[in-house]
Amino acid sequence: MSERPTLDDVAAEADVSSATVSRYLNNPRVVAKATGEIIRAAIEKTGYIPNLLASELASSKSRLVAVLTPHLQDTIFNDTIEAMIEALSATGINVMLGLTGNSPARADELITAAISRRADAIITTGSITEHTAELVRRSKTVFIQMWDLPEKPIGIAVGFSHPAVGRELARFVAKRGYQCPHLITANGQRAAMRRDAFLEEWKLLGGETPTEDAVDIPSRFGHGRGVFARIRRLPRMPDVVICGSDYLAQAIIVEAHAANMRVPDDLAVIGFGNSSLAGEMRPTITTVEIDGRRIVREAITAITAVRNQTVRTPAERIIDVGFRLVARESA
Amino acid sequence: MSERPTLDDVAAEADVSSATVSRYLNNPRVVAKATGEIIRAAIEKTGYIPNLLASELASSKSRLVAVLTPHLQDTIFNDTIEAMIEALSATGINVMLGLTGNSPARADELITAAISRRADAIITTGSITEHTAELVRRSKTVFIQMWDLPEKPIGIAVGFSHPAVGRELARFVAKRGYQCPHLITANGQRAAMRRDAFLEEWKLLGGETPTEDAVDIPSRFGHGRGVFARIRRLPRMPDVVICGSDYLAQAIIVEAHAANMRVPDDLAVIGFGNSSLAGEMRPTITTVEIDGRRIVREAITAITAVRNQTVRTPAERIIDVGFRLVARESA
DNA sequence: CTGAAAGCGCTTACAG
DNA sequence: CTGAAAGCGCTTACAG
Repeated sequence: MSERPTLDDVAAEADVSSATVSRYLNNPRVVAKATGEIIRAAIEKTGYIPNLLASELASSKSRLVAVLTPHLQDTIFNDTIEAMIEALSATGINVMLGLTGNSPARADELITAAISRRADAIITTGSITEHTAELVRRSKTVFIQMWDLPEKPIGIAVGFSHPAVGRELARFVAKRGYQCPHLITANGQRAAMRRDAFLEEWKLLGGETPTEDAVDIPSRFGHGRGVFARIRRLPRMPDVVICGSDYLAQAIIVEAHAANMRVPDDLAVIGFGNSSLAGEMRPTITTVEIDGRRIVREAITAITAVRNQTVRTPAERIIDVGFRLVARESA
Repeated sequence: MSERPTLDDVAAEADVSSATVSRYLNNPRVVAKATGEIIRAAIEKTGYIPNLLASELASSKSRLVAVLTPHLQDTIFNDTIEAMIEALSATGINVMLGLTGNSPARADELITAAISRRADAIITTGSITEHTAELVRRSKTVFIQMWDLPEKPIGIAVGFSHPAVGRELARFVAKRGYQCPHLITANGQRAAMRRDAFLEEWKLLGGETPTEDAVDIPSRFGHGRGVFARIRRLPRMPDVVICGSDYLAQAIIVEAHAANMRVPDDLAVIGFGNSSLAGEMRPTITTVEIDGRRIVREAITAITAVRNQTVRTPAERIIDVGFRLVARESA
């Protein structure tokens, strides 16, 4: 028995052909029960671990899915990414995780790598260049875009309308009687879409032009101090701050408290994402909830459908999972 | 040109042998410049994307590293994981990310999968069963354990001494004059090691037996309310709370403020990990810093050494990166 | 239910 | 510097 036993070693040990061992591994029921037992023993004895590279090459089936996201932490879709990886793993799929860090070039590299590894599917939360989109189409890899509803999706888009979120926030703020909103927008086109829609709707509702600030993503706690310091320097103090993430909202609340302001009485704060801390913070944070589980479910469904040959080339389609404004104490 | 062009398609297009195309791809300098140009054009024209499965099978070299961690969020080594993935990606390595969720069985599955894919290395922050350890040894995969200093490492261990942290914390608490520490320990053996060492050292220093509480990991904000409620019900209010993470420390501070207590005057709080929020919170959080970058650096060094054939089978060794107690405002 | 054999798409000594 | 050919470790029609 060699260092790394192969299928042939097992076959020799069990005194059957390697084809039969392969069948036992992939489709046990087509192998006679007695034979199966012998093979099982041989596998145990040799300590055989299948070579997935060879298996995937021969079968042109992979059990790999690539998941791409800008960052791992401080990020709005962290929960969704984690749930996605867990759900994928539960079905025996391995996950190649790529961090694109807002760089389209990096995203392209990672997508090419995923195709090179013959990934079953590529799931991304970021954008993609036209050149890479073409590669994806040609490779016939299942392609899933999360957290967005692009006009013309490359494969399947599972997300929600960012402009709709912006408009809803504007209406909520108006309904609560706030007059001086301050917008904090993270960079990235999605945040920009929410912002633009907010401004438009706010104007329609007769509001004065809000003040604004921009922060880099990932936007957790780090930005809180600087952002709050800038707010205090504003000619007119806002009565509500609309943040690009719950983390930032939390940081603003902490800063407000440190400055002896009360939330929401002196300053209201709105987050985005409804991460677990939003419901646990003091005060609890008013925010926008996205149904991450549904996003995961839809993505998994699409992938398994293709793997089970139910569908060959998935039609391009858009799934809107919507969102929900969760009103809590902070605004 | 077929749907998925192969090396042969490129070779035909360029009118050279597939061996030459392969050489151009992997070691361009051994190919004549003019030939290289022709091949480059052929690759572009055909839209060729190499099949890494075939490449890795033939060369028995992989460009895949498996990274295993219990959870993606709310976790102490999140920063290290992200830095690790980024560093790996920068050297052209793809990352298979596995979430073990504190389940040894899951860890075993993922490690087996990594070996099946002929991963260059397996990097884990969790523990591993003896059975799997044996598989790893036989597979000769580079194995790196982070965040810990096991007595007999399977491969390379890069971490720090958890008992030493516990002792240092006890001495710090004593030196600051606190008398009633309350320990909040997350489950997991490492946290237990810190706890045990704290208790032992505290006793040596003549302190009374501290009160204690336990929480599940991942331990972010969610546990704050419950933990704080239990603290208030304690027969004697502690003067310092030693938390298993900065997140939990933050949550305790928020709860203390909500209860009109001042930190650290009425209640001091100590975190663990020195994540970015520790330095940004109000008050800033006293915590224990781990040099995640050094951990990443050591791991990458070990991996590249093996890939460059500098070392064949890496010797088992332990690298202690130490830690640093960062005294800030909260204690 | 099982085996012999071709093939998956590459790499790599071996020659030249 | 380049080509012909064997081989990496599997899978899968095709027979039987």
